[in-house]
Amino acid sequence: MATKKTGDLALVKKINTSIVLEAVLRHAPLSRAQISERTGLNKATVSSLVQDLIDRHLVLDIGQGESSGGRKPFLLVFHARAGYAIGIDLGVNYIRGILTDLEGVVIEERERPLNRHESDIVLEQLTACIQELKDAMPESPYGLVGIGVGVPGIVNGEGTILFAPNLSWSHIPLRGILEERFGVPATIDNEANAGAQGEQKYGAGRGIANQIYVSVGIGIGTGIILNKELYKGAAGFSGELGHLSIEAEGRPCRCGNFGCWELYASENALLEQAAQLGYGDLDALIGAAEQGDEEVIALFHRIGECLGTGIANIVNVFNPDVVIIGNRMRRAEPWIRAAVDATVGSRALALHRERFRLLYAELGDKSAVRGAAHYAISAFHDKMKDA
Amino acid sequence: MATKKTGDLALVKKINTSIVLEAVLRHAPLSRAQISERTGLNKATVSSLVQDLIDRHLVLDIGQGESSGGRKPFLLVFHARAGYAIGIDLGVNYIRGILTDLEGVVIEERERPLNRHESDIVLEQLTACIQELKDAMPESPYGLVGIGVGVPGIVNGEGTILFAPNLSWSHIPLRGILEERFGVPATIDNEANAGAQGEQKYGAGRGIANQIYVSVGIGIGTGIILNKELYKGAAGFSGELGHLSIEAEGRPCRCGNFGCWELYASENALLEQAAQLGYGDLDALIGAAEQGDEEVIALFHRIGECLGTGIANIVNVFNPDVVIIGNRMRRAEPWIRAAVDATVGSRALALHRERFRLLYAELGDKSAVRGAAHYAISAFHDKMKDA
DNA sequence: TTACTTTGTTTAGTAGACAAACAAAGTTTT
DNA sequence: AAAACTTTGTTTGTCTACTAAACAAAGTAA
Repeated sequence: MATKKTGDLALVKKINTSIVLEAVLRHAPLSRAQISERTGLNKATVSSLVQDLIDRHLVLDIGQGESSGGRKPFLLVFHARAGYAIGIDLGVNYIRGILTDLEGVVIEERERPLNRHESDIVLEQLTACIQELKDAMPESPYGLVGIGVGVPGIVNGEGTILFAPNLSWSHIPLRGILEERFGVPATIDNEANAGAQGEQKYGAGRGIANQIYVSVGIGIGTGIILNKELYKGAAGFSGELGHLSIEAEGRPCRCGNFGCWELYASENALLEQAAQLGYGDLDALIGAAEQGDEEVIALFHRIGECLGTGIANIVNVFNPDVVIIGNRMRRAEPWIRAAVDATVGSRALALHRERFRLLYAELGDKSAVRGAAHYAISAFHDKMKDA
Repeated sequence: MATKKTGDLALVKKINTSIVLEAVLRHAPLSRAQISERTGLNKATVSSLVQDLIDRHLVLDIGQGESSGGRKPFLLVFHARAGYAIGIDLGVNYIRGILTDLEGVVIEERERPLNRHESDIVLEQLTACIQELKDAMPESPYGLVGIGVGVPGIVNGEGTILFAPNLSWSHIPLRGILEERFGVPATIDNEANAGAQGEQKYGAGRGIANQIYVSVGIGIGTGIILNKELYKGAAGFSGELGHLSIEAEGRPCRCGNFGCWELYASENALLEQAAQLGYGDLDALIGAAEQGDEEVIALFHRIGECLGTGIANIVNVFNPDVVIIGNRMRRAEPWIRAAVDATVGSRALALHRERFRLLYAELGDKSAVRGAAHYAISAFHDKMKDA
């Protein structure tokens, strides 16, 4: 049976503790008096809850601030260094890892190339990377609080990678492996969902309720954030907007459908067409565009139109506040922007366009890895709320 | 500033009162002891809360039940007749209205044709219909608790109809008009959203978390229910899946885009093609199909394929538990079902298809009107929670 | 020096949930 | 029919977290 949570005094305390911690997280540094005023909680209540939080190392008294005509306040901040999180972006040809504090600030960073895809070899590299970051971690009350991993594939609710076509993996229970190896909670999710989280918390989507992150790389993946929360469908994996068909009678896709968006607007689609012009990778194409190569510029324009066609569909379906273009294709922003904007402008419903903005990932190639770290931080916060 | 709700004892009482009421609503008739066991709340707590609910006429003691070896229990039920709600389905050529009790059970029903679309004439008909239903209402402690209306157009958060193309209306502040006229809260929403609510609460979608209702009539409207709640986008109006493009280079749509789904799969699309066969309305087509007219059967098949193409996109985007086909096209179920199923089966991602089911509206032509009534009931419950 | 401010703690009171005891009203056993 | 047991729902006393108000501490302003 689902946990029937009945209301009692413990619940009240949890709620109010959360409110206090939230206030400190958002508006630090704050005095107890300011927290009381801001939250509406009584000063006595705030004092008591703050003491608990200090005892739990979640809040830090950083000493007295300036007086404004009376007793000096004791300033409180969130104790970001009470513990550390590790975030991993497992790419098709690289592993990127970061160590962050509990506010998501990057403390250490590692990156290593990935040449082979055998799962045991990759897992060895992965654990080595995590171990390195863990070894670099300073002393702290909570130590390592968790690990988050973004992977190029479909993950189920148990943290098992069901299918990762570009690694030729299927059914790898990564969460269990990492939790056993490191003894801390691990969260595994798709790279696009991780990127969406990263941009939502630390990047272009901060404070925005409805955000769709479009990860344009080899294929197209998407992370859907509605009402500030990641949306996952009935079975736990949604966000396959790359396989939204934009051409019912179009090219057949390996997924079984026809005319899937990613066949027209991904980096792969770009490179297929670029091959005919003699270019082999995105960097070369961007270089050529910068040199004024008209054919390449026209190619970017066409890809931009296809991207825009799919984004217009997204806008009509979700009526989001923003769509954020991330992953490798984000680097082509100067060469696709105009075409994308024009296509969205002409194809999306006028009523939906009013508030809508199209953004490009602010965290560059770190959207996913920072989002991955955030999973661990978020899980830690959830755990703290229940204890 | 947003209402900072801090936790205190009043909040605890509200939460527990809700839990008790919810238990009664879902599993009536129940004794106090059963409620205590089921919710985990103490027997004393339940007794006290139940007494409050009885005093507020929300729960009714229907006398003693059978003993199972001890004192006879007093059975409690939700007092469905403590008040009444009115639901209205404002169609393009009809007005349908129902009076329901607080469980949504239909008590009275009215329907009248609508021949003219001038807003003042329609409003007169509308208020007359409501007044008639109100006059038919029995005595009760709360009387009329609210009015819900489903309309064929786009509605903003203030209950103003921004645009109703098939009525040639724009900017009609219907909520204000009805609230002033009848002195009770009114809720106005799009017909597809109302239909989605109706099927979710009383029809094919009961108990299902992620449900997309596709209203196939003159155009295609959609109501999106995610995690049991109606999803509305950033600006408050999403669900324009009728304008999801399934053919990027397809026919131009009045919305500005090309190849919109509703151009291929709506009743209008069907009738356009049926005109060439000499049929003028859906009933005639269904009749012909029943007589075995091969051309008509083939036409239904083609429309079914187009419906399926769009539904496959919906499945790939939202990974819902169910899609429910409603409104007039539902009546063609026997003639389109096979084609829709086959198309969805071949075009939707295998992983998403596993749990997915395609259903047809269980409430027939009353999905929207019953959903509309539910808006009023739901608003009443929300109000009761805060008092 | 005096008056005023601001911060944060202490004190006393309140409300709601809970466990345990109990009363009421049954059924089952002997 | 009496005794024993069961089940329901209320009463009683305890506990905890919040609140208001008083207060102590530590500052500024005049």
